[in-house]
Amino acid sequence: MVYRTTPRMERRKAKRRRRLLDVATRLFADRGYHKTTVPMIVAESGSSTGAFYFYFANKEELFLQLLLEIGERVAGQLNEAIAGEKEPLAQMRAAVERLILFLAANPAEARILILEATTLGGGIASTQAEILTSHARSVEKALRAISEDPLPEDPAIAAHCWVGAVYHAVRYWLALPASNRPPAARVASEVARFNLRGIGHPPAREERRPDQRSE
Amino acid sequence: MVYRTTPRMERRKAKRRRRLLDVATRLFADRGYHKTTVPMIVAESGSSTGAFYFYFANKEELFLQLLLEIGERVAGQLNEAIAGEKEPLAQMRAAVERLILFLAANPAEARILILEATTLGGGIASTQAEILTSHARSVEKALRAISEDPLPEDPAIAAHCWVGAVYHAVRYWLALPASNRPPAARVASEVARFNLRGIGHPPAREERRPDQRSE
Amino acid sequence: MVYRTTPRMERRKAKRRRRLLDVATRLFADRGYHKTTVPMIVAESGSSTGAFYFYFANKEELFLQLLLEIGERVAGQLNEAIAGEKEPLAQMRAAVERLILFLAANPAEARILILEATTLGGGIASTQAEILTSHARSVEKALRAISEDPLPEDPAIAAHCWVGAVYHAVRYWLALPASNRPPAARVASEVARFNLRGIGHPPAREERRPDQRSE
Amino acid sequence: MVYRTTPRMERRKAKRRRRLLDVATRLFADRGYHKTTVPMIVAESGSSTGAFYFYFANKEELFLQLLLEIGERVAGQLNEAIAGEKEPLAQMRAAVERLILFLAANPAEARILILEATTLGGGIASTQAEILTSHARSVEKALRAISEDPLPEDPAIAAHCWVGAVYHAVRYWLALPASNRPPAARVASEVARFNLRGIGHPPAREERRPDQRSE
DNA sequence: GATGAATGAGGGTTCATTCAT
DNA sequence: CATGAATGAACCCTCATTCAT
Repeated sequence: MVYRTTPRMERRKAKRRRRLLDVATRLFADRGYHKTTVPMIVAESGSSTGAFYFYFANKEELFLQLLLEIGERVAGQLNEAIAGEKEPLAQMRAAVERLILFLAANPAEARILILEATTLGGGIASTQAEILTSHARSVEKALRAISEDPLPEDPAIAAHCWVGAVYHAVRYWLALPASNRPPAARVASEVARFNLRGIGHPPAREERRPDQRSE
Repeated sequence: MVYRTTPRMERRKAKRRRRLLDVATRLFADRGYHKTTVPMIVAESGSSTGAFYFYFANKEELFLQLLLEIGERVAGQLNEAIAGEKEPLAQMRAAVERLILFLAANPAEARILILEATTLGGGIASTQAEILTSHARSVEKALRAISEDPLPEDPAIAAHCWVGAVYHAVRYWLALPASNRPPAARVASEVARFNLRGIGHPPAREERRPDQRSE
Repeated sequence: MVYRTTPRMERRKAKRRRRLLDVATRLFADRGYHKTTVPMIVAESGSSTGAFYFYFANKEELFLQLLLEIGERVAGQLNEAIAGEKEPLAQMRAAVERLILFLAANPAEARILILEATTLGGGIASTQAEILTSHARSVEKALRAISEDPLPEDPAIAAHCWVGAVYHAVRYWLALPASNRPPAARVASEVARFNLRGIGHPPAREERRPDQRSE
Repeated sequence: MVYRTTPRMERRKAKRRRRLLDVATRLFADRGYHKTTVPMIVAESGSSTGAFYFYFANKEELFLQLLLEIGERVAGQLNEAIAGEKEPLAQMRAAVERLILFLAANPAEARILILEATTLGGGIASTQAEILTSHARSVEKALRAISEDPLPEDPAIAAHCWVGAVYHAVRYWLALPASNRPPAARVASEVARFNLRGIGHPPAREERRPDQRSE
């Protein structure tokens, strides 16, 4: 008798599937969703058309898997960052910085999340929206928690500004030729500064005093 | 016989071209670039394939025209808004608000500029980038002009945050069901507040009164 | 100015369409629906994939067109045959004979109607059923009109026997090697004899008298 | 150790094979040959692709097995029916009725024999033809035996009419919604009546009484 | 014997683009 | 200038079949 599925087989399957996902990530990021063909992914993976459709229902579904995976990794980063701080403000700053560092370290994933997912059907764009919106919701929640100022009439808007600032800054950074990009850490702290100020919390001590503000 | 080209013919040509552009705008915004086919545009325009390729080199080129046009209209709005104010800060605020009001009033154009252009090749994405970057450059310039704070090490980053906040807020607003969208004006002022604060210029307690603004 | 559609163009279109239909008829009859590919039809027609899908929504639709056309031609034959006779019995006989002669003269069409259409989806099998059933209904009507015997409890059954006899005889005839097929006319009269007797009307004079029947 | 093949193994093999055949029968009848995939059969049988190809050379071969089996069962029914009667005419009537009752009681098998087999290659259509032809030959033989009338010039034709009537009637019956089908027995006797008349043997006025039948 | 992952030829179909009319 | 019929490369996907485990 032979095992229904041996652990070894299981491992090989996982590996193949992963290879397809990884190759697809690179191709999607480099050439875009539409210019990446299934034959391409298959060829670069050293796999076959049949294998592709054994692992994924179709090209769109593969992309969706990718996106969900990225969403989870991002969420994981954010949770970790937040768990590392006690104060809400420090948490928000940490989250921004961690997110930017993560995206900068994983540019292909960043491109897929920020750019490619934007215009695709089949629940992809809405999954992207879900991910971004969930960030915005966290920001909004924090915003409500810490605000000393009178709250904006519509904190959701500020929250989306926050998210937009983060992702657009990353987009800008990714668009720069790799040779003269500023260090990701600087982008991270700059964006954090912009956003914290944006919600009324100038991050550094000396900036906190209103009388030192521009006048 | 007739002149090589009569003024009347000129006018009709222009009209046809315009109709194609307008129909395409709507279709691209509604269905996305890839799901909009040339036959569709042609059919809805009451035109013909031949006409299409007489006026535009190809589908991509049509989209590019659209995008450039939108870019110009947006720039026009910004210039007008800026021209209406004297003080740099007031100009920045005015620009943000005008831009948001314009995009909210022209959602199809907004979708094309913000979403559809993002993932297209053939110089489209780079044209989009150029439009957004030119906004960012204006912001950066203004930023350098007004800042009394120690400038951020990299003002370009703050500038891109600014732009990202604007466009992402609009994107959020567009994604809401039209029935329960907040008034565009509120979005405009909220984003302006966020951004001005982001660059270190929080409006004074009573935000509305110009005399209390940082100056 | 040029005509929207010139008569000449119209004729060329009709011709092309016809050529595709004709080639498809032959291929479907020879190789069956599933083993006939669109590229095959296109190649033999000296046409192109694009042209194929310009004229027909898809392969199935082409087949359906074919089937409907055959159905109409058959109906035309039947109507002609019936119109040529006054007495119901003579009409029935004429219809059977004409139908058989027609099918024998158009074996490809016969194969498509009798065989290929049987197992196809997309409304094809039901169209076939429609055609055969309409024959059966005519037979049933005639049956009710002429019957002197006590009518069968369920004349629809006899009617379908009639139709089955006709088509199965043709199928048998088509399956014979062309070299030793009996003349179609003989098949026609033999089937007519079988069917008329089947409904209680021995066709020949000497057979009509019951006392002369087999005993 | 174990015997090369124990009786128990034999039995399990037979059972598996049977299960594949049975599931395939149902699927072929319900969805048609082409829309039934090997994975489907395998999944519904709780078996595996490998097992499938252990028991059958390929999909076509499985179908052929099915068809041969059905052919044998039908032949068995016919033989039984004939054995139960002495007089040729009674035998012919009994055969028709038994056949119809059998097909009505086994609609999946009927569909496979009558419909699905019609358009398949690989010797399937010809096997179907053989089955039907063998019925026709029996009919023809009986026809020659009993006929007192001048024989038709081509008794094979009448024989095929006979067969066509039977199968087409069943096909008609199968196509009716199960809710308002006439009883199979009525179809059987109606078809028998039609066919016996068709070959010149009308049952006497009171059809049911055997002593009044032509003899 | 049994499994199911892997193969890949080949299918139908789409659509941007061309060009004879 | 205008038309729309015609092109064909290229796509995504299916599924019968094989074979390493």
